Amino acid sequence: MKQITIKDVAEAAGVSKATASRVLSGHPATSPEARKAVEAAAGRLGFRPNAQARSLRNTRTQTIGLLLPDVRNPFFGDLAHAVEQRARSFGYMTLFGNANENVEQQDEYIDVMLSQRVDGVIAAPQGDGGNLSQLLRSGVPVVFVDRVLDSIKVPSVSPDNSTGIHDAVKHLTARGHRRIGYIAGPQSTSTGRERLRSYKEALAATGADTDADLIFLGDFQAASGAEGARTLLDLANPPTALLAADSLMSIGAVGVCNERGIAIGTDLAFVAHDDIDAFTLINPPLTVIAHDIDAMGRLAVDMLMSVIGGGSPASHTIPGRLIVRGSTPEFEKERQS
Amino acid sequence: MKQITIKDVAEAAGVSKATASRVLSGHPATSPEARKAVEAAAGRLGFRPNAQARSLRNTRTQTIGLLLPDVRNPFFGDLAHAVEQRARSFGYMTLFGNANENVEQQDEYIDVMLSQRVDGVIAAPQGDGGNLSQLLRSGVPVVFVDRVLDSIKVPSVSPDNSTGIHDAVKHLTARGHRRIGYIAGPQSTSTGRERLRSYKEALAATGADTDADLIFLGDFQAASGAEGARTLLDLANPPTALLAADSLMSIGAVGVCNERGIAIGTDLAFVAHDDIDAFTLINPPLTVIAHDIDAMGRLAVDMLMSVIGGGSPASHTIPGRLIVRGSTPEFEKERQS
DNA sequence: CATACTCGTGGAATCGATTCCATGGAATCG
DNA sequence: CGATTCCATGGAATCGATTCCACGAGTATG
Repeated sequence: MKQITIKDVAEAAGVSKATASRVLSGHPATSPEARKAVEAAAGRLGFRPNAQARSLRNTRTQTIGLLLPDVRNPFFGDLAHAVEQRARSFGYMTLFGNANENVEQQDEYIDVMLSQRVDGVIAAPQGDGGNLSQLLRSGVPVVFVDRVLDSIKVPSVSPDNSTGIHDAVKHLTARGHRRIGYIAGPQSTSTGRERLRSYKEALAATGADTDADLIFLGDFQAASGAEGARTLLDLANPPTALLAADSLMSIGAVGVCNERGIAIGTDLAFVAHDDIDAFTLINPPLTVIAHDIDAMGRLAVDMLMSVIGGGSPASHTIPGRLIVRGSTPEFEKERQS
Repeated sequence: MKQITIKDVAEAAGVSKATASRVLSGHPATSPEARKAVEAAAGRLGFRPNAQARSLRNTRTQTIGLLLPDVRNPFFGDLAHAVEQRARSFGYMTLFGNANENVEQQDEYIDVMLSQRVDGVIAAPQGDGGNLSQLLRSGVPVVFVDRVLDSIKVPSVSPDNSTGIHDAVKHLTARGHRRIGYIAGPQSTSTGRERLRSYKEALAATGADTDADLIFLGDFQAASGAEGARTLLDLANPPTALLAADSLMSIGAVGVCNERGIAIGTDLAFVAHDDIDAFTLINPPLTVIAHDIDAMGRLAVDMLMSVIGGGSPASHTIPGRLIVRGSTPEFEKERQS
């Protein structure tokens, strides 16, 4: 099937390509008659401008790239939705790249995005080598979201990884817990590092137990959350409370508790990360450390638009908030029962 | 920052644009020296071919469009992931469009995808008017997934909406339930219609109660699942079992049960749709009607590739399977307790 | 009435990569 | 050794939309 080009429209309207183009792109120097004829012809023929040809001439593609570790992670799913909707409101399409927590796939997608000449990239970066450095050197506007690379100065939107965890530990110690197990994220990510640091600081501040045994290093995937829960619950002197550094690991850990018949909220206190729908369905619903994902996505897009416009916006932090629900009971109560 | 073009590479390598292009696209008629020089120059300069220019000349863009109702729905999130990974294995990028269960946004995305000259589209369609008909008339290869439009003959991958529901109803009646409430999907979608029909057939076949009251018409969103649960549980003669037609409505309904202190698996039997991680975390885990989402995504891509290659693959149905878990107890047991 | 201006318009150049076609040198054949 | 084939190569055309430039018609100003 032959595609309709602007030349076809011009001929049908009895004008030149130049005039047709001017009418269709809203250039002011056009006569009412020409405008009418061209618009009629374009509508009748069902003309759709070829975006390739257009963005070859202009340098703009009206497309941004979004590079995420995994869309199936509810956190990134929500983030993707927020970014996409916001970008749309600016007239930009979003090209998703799913790195699958895998540096090679990330490299591939960076490659494609650069080839597609996206106008900007929003990324939750993994590692700091490979094509990532090429992306940064290429001059394409970049904003980091969720994660940051210390070595690289790029505007970013990141969660506050301190307040929520401090509040959670304070909350747990206030309820009598002294042995708080922590399922940490990978130390190769800023989020993983900062959250672990905050956990350690909070333990020190509250005087809770600081055994190295209470820390399990996971990788932000469900399976490692499960492994972490098993390891920590199998300790000779197991924790009475668990804290997990992201939603997927929380899911894995909760699964293990169910498997073993450990009643969360009765036998064990549990604090998860991210305010995911599913966590409110669990009985009792989980106490979580939440961040406003929608705001993160919107802000990331706004900042990217600013960078594209030549600005250099300051980095932002999205506050973390502890939402107390039924999964974090008093420790005393447990003993008495 | 100036972009590197093939002309720069050619000059650096001391050959013409034509030769440089031949080397880079693997054309056989190139000398070893030219190949070496061009590859070295391209690597040194960090050359990335401009995809716009390339696909302006060829007609191929190596991009497919994926049009979904909502990425935040875990079902479509998983489907998006499956499609994207499979497309990647064929060397295609995936351009996501999130219609937000909204015909206007769908129209907008169809517009953009046609402008971007995607090589094909995989869609879970809404309505049958607007740009959807233009998309079909445009000659761009299209495959439908999850939903089908009766009026339009397009290869499709759809879930088997019969077996799972029949099995579920049989399972529930075998366990003594006679009043089975159904939270239906929108009747504007094939999936919604077929599942409701199967439910009715299954009731008739098993001799369970067929009050019209037992059916609530929802819209596949969480809020309507909640409303459905409230409506059905408030009946003078409420159902002892609930069946919901998709995962989001299931989430809404489970939320209402928790709110009201109705213990699923004890006070009420519940069957959800889709085998979502979160459903296994609920205590007891939910009995579900599951489809192999990964297979659906893969098959949709394979079929699209076939259509792009000039074939006309037959439509496929992905079997539905009842997975019995703790949420569907014996009715007798309930009474006795 | 002549000059200066505005305004709509069409022709032609442009963006970057690919590819057809012509060319010249090397290799192969009779 | 001359003729033919083969092959690497460069020049030029091409894809479709935009935009610079020049032109002619119409209007305003001195």
